Amino acid sequence: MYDRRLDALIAAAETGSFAAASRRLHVSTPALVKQVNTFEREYGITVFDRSRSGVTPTAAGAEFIEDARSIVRQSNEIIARMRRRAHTGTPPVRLGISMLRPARRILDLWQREADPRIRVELVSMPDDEVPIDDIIAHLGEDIDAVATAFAPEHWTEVCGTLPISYEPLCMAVSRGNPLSRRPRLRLDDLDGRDGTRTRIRILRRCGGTDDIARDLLERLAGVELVDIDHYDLNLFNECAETGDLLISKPMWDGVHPQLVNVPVDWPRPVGMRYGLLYPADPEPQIRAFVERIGALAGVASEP
Amino acid sequence: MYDRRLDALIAAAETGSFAAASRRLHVSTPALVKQVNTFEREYGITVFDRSRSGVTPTAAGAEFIEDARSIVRQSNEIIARMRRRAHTGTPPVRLGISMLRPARRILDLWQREADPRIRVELVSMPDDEVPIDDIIAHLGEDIDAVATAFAPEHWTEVCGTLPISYEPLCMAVSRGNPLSRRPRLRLDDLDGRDGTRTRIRILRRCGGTDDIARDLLERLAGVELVDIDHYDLNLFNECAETGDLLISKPMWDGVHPQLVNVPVDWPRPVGMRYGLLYPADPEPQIRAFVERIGALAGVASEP
DNA sequence: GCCGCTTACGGAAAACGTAATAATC
DNA sequence: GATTATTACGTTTTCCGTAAGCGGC
Repeated sequence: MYDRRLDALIAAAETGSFAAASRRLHVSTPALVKQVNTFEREYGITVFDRSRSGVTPTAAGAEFIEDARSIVRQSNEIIARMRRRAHTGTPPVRLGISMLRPARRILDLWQREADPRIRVELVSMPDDEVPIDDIIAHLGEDIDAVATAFAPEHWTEVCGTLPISYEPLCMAVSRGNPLSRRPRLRLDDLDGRDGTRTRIRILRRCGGTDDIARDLLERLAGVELVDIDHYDLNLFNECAETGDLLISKPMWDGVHPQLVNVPVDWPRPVGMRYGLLYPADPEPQIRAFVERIGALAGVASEP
Repeated sequence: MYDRRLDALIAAAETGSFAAASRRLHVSTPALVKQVNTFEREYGITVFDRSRSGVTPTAAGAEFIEDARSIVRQSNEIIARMRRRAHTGTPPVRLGISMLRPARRILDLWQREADPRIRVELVSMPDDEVPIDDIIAHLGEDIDAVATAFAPEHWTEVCGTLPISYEPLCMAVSRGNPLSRRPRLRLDDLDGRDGTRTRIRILRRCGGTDDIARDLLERLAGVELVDIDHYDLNLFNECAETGDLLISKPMWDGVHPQLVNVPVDWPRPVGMRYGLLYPADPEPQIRAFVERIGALAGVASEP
């Protein structure tokens, strides 16, 4: 909105030093000096008297700095007004995020080419108390969209779905476990040796995709399956501490520093879709948001 | 002072077309479009609605354009004020210029690195009526400095001199004359053949440098010297029309489109100095101007 | 067919950072 | 010795123009 060199001039006037001003603005000193010099030469004015021990504004320069401050202030106000004007009447898209469902991939896509007409607001989701199903069932009330792994056929009646990638089930392994250094895991690798059974935590049977993995793992004598009700942060903490393995997904890479996700060579594809869940009857701005994300991800959105 | 992209935004709003705006601002259409796009994305706002047949400002965009106009107006006023403040109290340096004494070399040096504290004002000098000597004798009254060829020893008592280059006498030849295509001329080349004598116009003997050239040329039987009192535009016109040669100097390159200056291999150096003449007791700003020009030309100024 | 907006790509210009110099406290 | 302004130089980034594609009048 305004010439960036004004920042350099103002900082130099306030600090009385090109070096100090350059540090404040996080640029090198010669770069800032050049900004000031080119500015002065471009407009044929002298703002600063230089000396070996700093710089001081000229009499006229001091008044100029005041004017420059005014320009900067007004410019900021103008763009703030502009933003406000554009946003009045159009409510934001409230995107739910949490440690277990950080919408990182979605936000990466969004900030690559955001549509300025749509404002995205991040709202916190609990990872523990409220089951994710409840949140999804009430999309459009407090939260408009969530990014998660899901089975599309499960939600077609409840909400809209925008799958943007495939999310194969993998295994979260503690860094102390030699398995964590394998590039991939086969089922044989999971079978316990020497009488010790490998403990694997897995969602208890409830008709979802995880049941396929459970069927495959139950055939292994050296595997002890430990049922879990739902995923939460405490589950990751426990697995990190006990060394138990955990059925995981790529979207949870890096959730716990002690656990690494290792791909598993399942005999047949075992995985879910990853993408956005949004209200079955979305508001216009939500629909626009979903469509833009779909376009950026290179997929078509489904009603 | 302000972001140059504002000009693009305003022009686009006024013309209703990126293409028309680009023509007004003398840039290519894609360049202007990119300016608008990067601006909008940088601040996350939408100023224009695009269509295949032009662009129209958004409701909020139209108000933004008004604000932008205000910023541009204020910025211009601020730098104008700054200039006025800096100049009050310091009178300008009045540099005399005319067709025969265009201070081109001086102005090139000056605009390469002008001192913003010194304001240079160009004032017109007559080439015909008033002899240059009168102007030089009155330096500091209406005109503070002139750029011309001169013999330093002639003026040491009258005014200050700043020689910045050597100006060898050369020959102005009409383009129709085969001599005009020679890279250099020897005295033999000037000697007339077949009974026709080469007419050469030269300053009448008055104790100056030109007398040396006159001495050399008078020995040539095939040369007819035609005396002139002083140099003026009409003299160049006459030589162009009659085909007479004219003792000239490099500083007059391009004064008359029909005449070209060709260097002459004089048996011994025949030339003058080129530079600035200024008052013997110059005002501070004049002294500063002369010193700056001397520094830019790489010579030391002489009192 | 012409004129508008948009995208892609190559080259020119500007900006920056590092390093080195000189002067000051 | 530490800090300052300034210069020089190589590198990176930005900017612009040309060319081409695409859609509307």
